[in-house]
Amino acid sequence: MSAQEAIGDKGVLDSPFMESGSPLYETLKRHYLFSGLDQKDYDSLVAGVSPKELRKGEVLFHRGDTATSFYFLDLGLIELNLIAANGEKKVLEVVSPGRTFGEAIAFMREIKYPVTAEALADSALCQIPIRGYVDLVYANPDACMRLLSDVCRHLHARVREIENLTVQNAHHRLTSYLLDHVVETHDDEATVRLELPRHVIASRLSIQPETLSRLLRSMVDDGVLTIEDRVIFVHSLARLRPYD
Amino acid sequence: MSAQEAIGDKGVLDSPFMESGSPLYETLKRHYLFSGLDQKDYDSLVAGVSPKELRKGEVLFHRGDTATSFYFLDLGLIELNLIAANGEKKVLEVVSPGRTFGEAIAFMREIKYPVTAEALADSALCQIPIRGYVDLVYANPDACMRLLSDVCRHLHARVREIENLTVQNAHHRLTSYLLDHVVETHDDEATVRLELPRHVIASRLSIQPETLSRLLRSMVDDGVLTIEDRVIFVHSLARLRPYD
DNA sequence: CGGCCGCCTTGATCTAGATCAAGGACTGAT
DNA sequence: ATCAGTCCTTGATCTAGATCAAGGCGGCCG
Repeated sequence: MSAQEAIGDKGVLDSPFMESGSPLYETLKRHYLFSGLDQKDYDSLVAGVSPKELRKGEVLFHRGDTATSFYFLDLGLIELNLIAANGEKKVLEVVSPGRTFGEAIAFMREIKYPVTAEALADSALCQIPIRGYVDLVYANPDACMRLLSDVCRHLHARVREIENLTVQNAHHRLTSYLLDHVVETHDDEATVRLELPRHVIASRLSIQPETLSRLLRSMVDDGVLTIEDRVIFVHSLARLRPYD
Repeated sequence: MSAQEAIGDKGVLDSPFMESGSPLYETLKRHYLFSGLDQKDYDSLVAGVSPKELRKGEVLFHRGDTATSFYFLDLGLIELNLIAANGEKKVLEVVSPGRTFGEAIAFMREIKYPVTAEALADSALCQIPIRGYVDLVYANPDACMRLLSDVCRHLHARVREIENLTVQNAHHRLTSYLLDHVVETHDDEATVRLELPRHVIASRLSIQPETLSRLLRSMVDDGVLTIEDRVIFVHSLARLRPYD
């Protein structure tokens, strides 16, 4: 409820948004997609940026919507997912604060979002017009290069995901996920923090919540780890990956 | 055997490769990754391009190899795949003549091929140095934009693939594949041409060859299609997708 | 306080697709 | 002609993971 209040009450046009020197102005300026721009270009871009606030559960855009903006997440949590005809949902990615999303559609002929974006928590975002950004990138080789590298990184991440889905099984995907979320490690032990609800993690891994629960259970039974709510203690990193 | 001869005998340094005005010179020039370059830039790039010939089964590069070039396929067929630790192989994509591949790694910090490239048939390629191309792109906004759009298209294709793998089943993936390979259509009927060996198609669809065979069989039994070697006659497009 | 709701777990059962095993058909080499 | 090799099909069986069904356990609200 506290986050909601912090976000909800500020009307969009109450006060100058992103005035020069404000924390958000500086944060965005340092983001790698913008750090290649000079002061003048950045300021002209910022002039077109508008704030956007979402309550938990709200949808920012649907797959197939015409895209005119991409987004920078300042606060909250955004889920990017695919929803099939039959209502099945697959979480592709969960975006955390400080990251942008949707920038990749800017350069496709088909200017439609390929995914749906939904708030997992109350969130605050900056809406950045694609048009303005594209124009700047066109005139700015540095920014162009950064963007290329950004998109290529995304591409590579997707290739890895496909690999995970096809040549690895659910157990393997889960251990990879755990290893990606280690917050602390001592020798062969580690602490993992699950920052998402179980059912979101399950979808991210393309398994059912029941299966996730069972897999974790079996690992506990094997003595490989201990679970305390959202914190997992791995007792043996070596034994975590028995099927390599 | 005939293709092999056509390719095999020409030594790499026998004659000037890609001289101005040759068919290959013109073909490459018209490729969208290069059509944005002016004559001078294109010529300087071509100077660094070298020919490469592969026999069926030969590997052009392995996943993880350091990348210094990308490729244009002039003749033949190249498979891009992932191979897991246990030897499992997943075909990500099959490249046909007139297309480039490997251009996307150019802009990643990690300059390593994320896939393995293997010749499915005797093939002739142009090897294009990344370095030179990147420099040109850096100086050429048009080329940069095209490249961005190219990479974004790849990215989008991968997202669709992930969707296929997670929210669709094998039957659905097969029908999508068939629909993607229709060569002719009359009303509710269509002709599909499978230009790849069954086991490659199976891997592309992330199923086993046995399953592919059985799925096709059951469709024939249902009277939805007739198979004659590599040509499939679909008798009812409407009935092809019963599970939508 | 009791009741409802969202989230997770656990058990029982089902099933799509994999795996194992055995040919058949074609191709090319000896 | 014969043998070997590759590719495909078919049948029998197995299994990872899904689905169905039934609680458990806070948290929140009247």
